[in-house]
Amino acid sequence: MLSERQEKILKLIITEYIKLAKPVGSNLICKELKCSSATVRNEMASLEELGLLEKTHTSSGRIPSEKGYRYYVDHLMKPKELNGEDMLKLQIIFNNQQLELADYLSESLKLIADMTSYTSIVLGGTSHDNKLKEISVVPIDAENLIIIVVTDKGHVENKKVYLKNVSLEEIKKTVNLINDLIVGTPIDEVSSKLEFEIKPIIGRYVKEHEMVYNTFYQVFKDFSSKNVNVVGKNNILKQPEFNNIEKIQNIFGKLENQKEIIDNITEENNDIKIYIGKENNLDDEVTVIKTKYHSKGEEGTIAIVGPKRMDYDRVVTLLEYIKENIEK
Amino acid sequence: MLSERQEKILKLIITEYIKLAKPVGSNLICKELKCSSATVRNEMASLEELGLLEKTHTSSGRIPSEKGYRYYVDHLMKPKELNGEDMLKLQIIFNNQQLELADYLSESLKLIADMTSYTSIVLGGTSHDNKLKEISVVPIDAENLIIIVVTDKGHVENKKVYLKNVSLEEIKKTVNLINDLIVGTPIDEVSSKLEFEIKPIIGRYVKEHEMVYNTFYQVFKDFSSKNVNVVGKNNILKQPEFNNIEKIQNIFGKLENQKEIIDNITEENNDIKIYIGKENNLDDEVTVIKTKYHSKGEEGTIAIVGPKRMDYDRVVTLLEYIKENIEK
DNA sequence: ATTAGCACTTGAGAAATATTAGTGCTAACT
DNA sequence: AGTTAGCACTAATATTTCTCAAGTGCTAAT
Repeated sequence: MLSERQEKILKLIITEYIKLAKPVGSNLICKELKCSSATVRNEMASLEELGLLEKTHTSSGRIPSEKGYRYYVDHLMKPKELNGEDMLKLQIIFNNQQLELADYLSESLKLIADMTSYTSIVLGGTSHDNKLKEISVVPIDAENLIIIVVTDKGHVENKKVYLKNVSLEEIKKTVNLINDLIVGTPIDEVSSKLEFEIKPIIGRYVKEHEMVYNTFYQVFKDFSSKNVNVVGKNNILKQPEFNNIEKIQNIFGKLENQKEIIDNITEENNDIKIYIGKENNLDDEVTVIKTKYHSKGEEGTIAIVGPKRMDYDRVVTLLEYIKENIEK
Repeated sequence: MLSERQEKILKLIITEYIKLAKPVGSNLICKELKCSSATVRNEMASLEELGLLEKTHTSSGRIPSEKGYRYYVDHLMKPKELNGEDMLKLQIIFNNQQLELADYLSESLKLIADMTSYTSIVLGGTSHDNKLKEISVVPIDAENLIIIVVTDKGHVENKKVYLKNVSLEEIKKTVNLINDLIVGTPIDEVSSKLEFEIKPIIGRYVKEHEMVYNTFYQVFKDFSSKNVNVVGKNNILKQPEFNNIEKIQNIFGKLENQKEIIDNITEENNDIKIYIGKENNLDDEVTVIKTKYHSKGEEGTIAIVGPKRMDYDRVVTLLEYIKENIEK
């Protein structure tokens, strides 16, 4: 167990390091506390022994270890009020009654990325929650048409396709077939249903049935819940810990890879969760703060990615505020 | 006018510099030509006087100036055959008969970005070429619905909207009204037509007409030809000229900004055009090679962005090949 | 016109040095 | 027993000096 003074020192070191990104020495601390630098040094040594602090070299000041940050977020961080300016800006977004969930999310997270200089991510619901609601077709000209797929969660995807020697009549027939037989099926089961229920009978109605079948099959195969929205990636370049090209390549590579993001960012917990360094699967250099949101049957994840030396209090408060407003 | 030997030297320096990104000295050149290094040095001095070469410091080898590159692409570069491997990979894409224009473009430019380690950009046609083809509505539940807008060029946009106290009946009425009166209108004139032709009469059919009108108005207002597709941005990090964070921030900032890209990349010329350094409005550090494409009424720009020290021959040949295949 | 030869310049890298911000430890102090 | 002053020590950082290699420009000879 840490003494009160130790906690004070740990907290000071972390907040100071978050501010300036430079190792913190005993002098700075002893000005805040009413005791000598030697005392502080002794305490620092024991905090280091506990694995909460680290040195960059033998005679440097201390920086927080991942365990130190963990202790901070678990025990030391006190829930802060949202700062007035942040609140005001967010209010403007949420006061707009016109917007849809997706807009609230993307707008507010864009704002957060700007305000904090971190990167924010919105993940939409996963496709297996979506059921086929309706499919429709808009002909463009004799040989081109657009197939539009809508799910019950309001996810829409469209694809322009090229079909030669197929009459509009036949396509409408196919669409009706699908709308009659497959609507209500979870999106990721549509492919198989298409194969077993449509393929065998489509020949009755359509001449070039193989081509038409393949086209529709392709449309659903491409369907994905690609609601991955990464905002403020470039903010990473502002963080002093990302001062070499290799690290930048590394994190940018990951943030560019949709699959990687979906796999590693999706959060199933409804609280605000904090994953520091190795605790997250994205990148040891960063902290990910995230939460699952629900809103009228839709759900997904919102996340903020920043350096481990992140302004934890502020980000948590911001995310809480957004989650709350989204879910109301 | 440059002598034959001067041209040879200039060309050697440029190709060598493109390969290795290091200043080229007279020794290397005189091994290729049958003359002494002193002679080469004299020639280099005059090429420098003409502004075609530069030194990084008094006793360094030479690097090409922007004027030097310009001379190279205007006079020295000879149209190359597409290298077998490149061709093969592209063939695989274009041989696939199933794909749509947008797919050919994005697939082939993704491939080019990979092969060259440059960044490629596809711009779709601008919205004023698109005319409204059809608008349709899919209800999700009692209060949510999706409005889908399709243009004659096959551009589709959708928006989920929230409408309280409005019956499906009334919405269908509105949609029919729009489909009857406004279809065929260029997208960027829809807003005003909506105001003058729909707004005055919508009250006859719809109770909450103001709200409904505003919703549809918003849908069209958000409609944009946001066909900006930037692939391989991270390749920039591989280029030795982008070895400091500031330069990276600069170019990444520009490539993230859709408006900036649309304004500075859109090309009206049907030939392959090359903009070296200050010649392009994007960034002095890069060269942009681009061309306008046409395909069945659709048009847009494809562009490759790389360091000024770019493999001009290869990129030009690749772009030519793609343009040709797209337009056939 | 070309070239050999040489003095000269610069950047890059290595080694030597000084400076500084911090430490840990000991012994004295309250 | 906890706190503190004092001091020797350490490692990073910055500064200087030195050496080396790559390449130039110029002059004089071919």
